[in-house]
Amino acid sequence: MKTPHTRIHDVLKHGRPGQEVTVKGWVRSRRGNKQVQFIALNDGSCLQTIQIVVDLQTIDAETLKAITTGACIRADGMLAASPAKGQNVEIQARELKMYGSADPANYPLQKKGHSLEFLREIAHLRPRTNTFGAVLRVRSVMAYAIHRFFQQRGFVYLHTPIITGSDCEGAGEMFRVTTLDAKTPPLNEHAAVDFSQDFFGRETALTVSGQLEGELAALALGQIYTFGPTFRAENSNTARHLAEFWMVEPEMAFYELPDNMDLAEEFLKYLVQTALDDCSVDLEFLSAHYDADLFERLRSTDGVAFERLSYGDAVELLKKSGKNFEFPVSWGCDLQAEHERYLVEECCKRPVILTDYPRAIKAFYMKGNDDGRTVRAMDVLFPRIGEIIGGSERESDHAALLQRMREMHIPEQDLWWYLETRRFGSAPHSGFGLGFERLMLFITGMANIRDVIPFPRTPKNASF
RNA sequence: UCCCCAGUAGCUCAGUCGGUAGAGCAGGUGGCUGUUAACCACCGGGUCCGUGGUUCGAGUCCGCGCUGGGGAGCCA
Repeated sequence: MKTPHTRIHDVLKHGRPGQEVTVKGWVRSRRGNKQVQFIALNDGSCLQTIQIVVDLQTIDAETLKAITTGACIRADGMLAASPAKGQNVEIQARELKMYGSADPANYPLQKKGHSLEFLREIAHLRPRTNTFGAVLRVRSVMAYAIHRFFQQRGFVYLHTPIITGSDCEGAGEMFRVTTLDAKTPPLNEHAAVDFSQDFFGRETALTVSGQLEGELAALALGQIYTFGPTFRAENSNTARHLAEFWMVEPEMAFYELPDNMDLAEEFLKYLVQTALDDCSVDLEFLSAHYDADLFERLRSTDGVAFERLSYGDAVELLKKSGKNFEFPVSWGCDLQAEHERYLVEECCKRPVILTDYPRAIKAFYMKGNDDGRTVRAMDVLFPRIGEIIGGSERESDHAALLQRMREMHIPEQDLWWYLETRRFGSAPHSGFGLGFERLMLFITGMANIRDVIPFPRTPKNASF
């Protein structure tokens, strides 16, 4: 394919001394003296910069003066073997062209490192840093790997709605979607907002999960997956929560809980292996700067079978641990972060899949076990980040599902369409949800979820 | 939402006992014949988050607010 320039990645990988090249990118640094200067240029195609050697007898000093950190330039020249350490090849500049200067007195990014907190405040410029270049490239590779994994296995990519009318997906607070006047909305006879006059003629919100729609498609197409934005209006202020995040939700007809677990484990291992295979340069940078144990942790998920434990067995292990937990453990309680961390990091020392949770602490759609008190749920727990996947076998029996909805006060009339799939040709089926940014935390070793998404949305912050 | 911590130069931070602020880097100028977050010298740079209070005097102590961070809850 003909391109207007050569990506620096390709120059560094395939370039040969003597070749004429044109590169375009952003200046990371310039240094040197009155005879010769060196420009480090990055174009985002890879972590590395290419060195452009500027002979002051070829390029005038005025042109060079404006080429400061952050400026965008084009460089034409001949590729040459580099006599110095640090790079194999460099470009002997014949001509430099300025696309956009960057006033060095005001450009926020310096040659030195910046704190991640500061970079969040300049999210419009942080993709130009080594860290975010690396993270965003890895993110792209991971997104593609997700599609590849499912496509290779015959899963159908399903687009579930972003705007939803069901307020009972049961996964948290929702963002309302409305075109009604915020100050004086129309009221009904009960002095409540009259949503029949709203755009959709009913109250609507941004989706918190595509699962219920995913189930509909799985019961027609067999195996499907979704991969799209998901919204939670929870006032969660942690390094693991976003108000807008991307979720992967496969849903499979004829999969029972063990099949579901097998798929989740294979899926995660595939993604980790892809990262190790295809992102090694970026991951090495991230490991060197943020997480020295990154590769050890990535490889620790690879060779070993995930530990599979029932909730009941996990509770027993926690009781016998001798640990003095802040929250004491007993059968029926929801496991706390400290409990999950103990199981994964100290007890099993590998990823753990917990199954068969008490039905009282899980969602209405999960299939009940014969014991009457647990459901066929599964949570995949990873070191350092906790729950990375949550899933279950779904209740496929109409009567059982309806009973459960009534017990949990789920308005059945709103989910008539969901119930109908159990009336007509129901089938055993299962699925799970993977938080894409949680995966990214694990893959990149970054500590804060706001640093693995380009434009984080969190309480009190929707800038950029 | 709860608990804890922080907010001082463009960035990262120091600032003792309450006495009107300092370093490194960045920036500017000059120097240097191949640098590797180049180096060396000199120079400029402050609404000490906001607000109210205590005090002769507040960056420093107290109240309230805002913002950020860590932990917890909710969850993916």
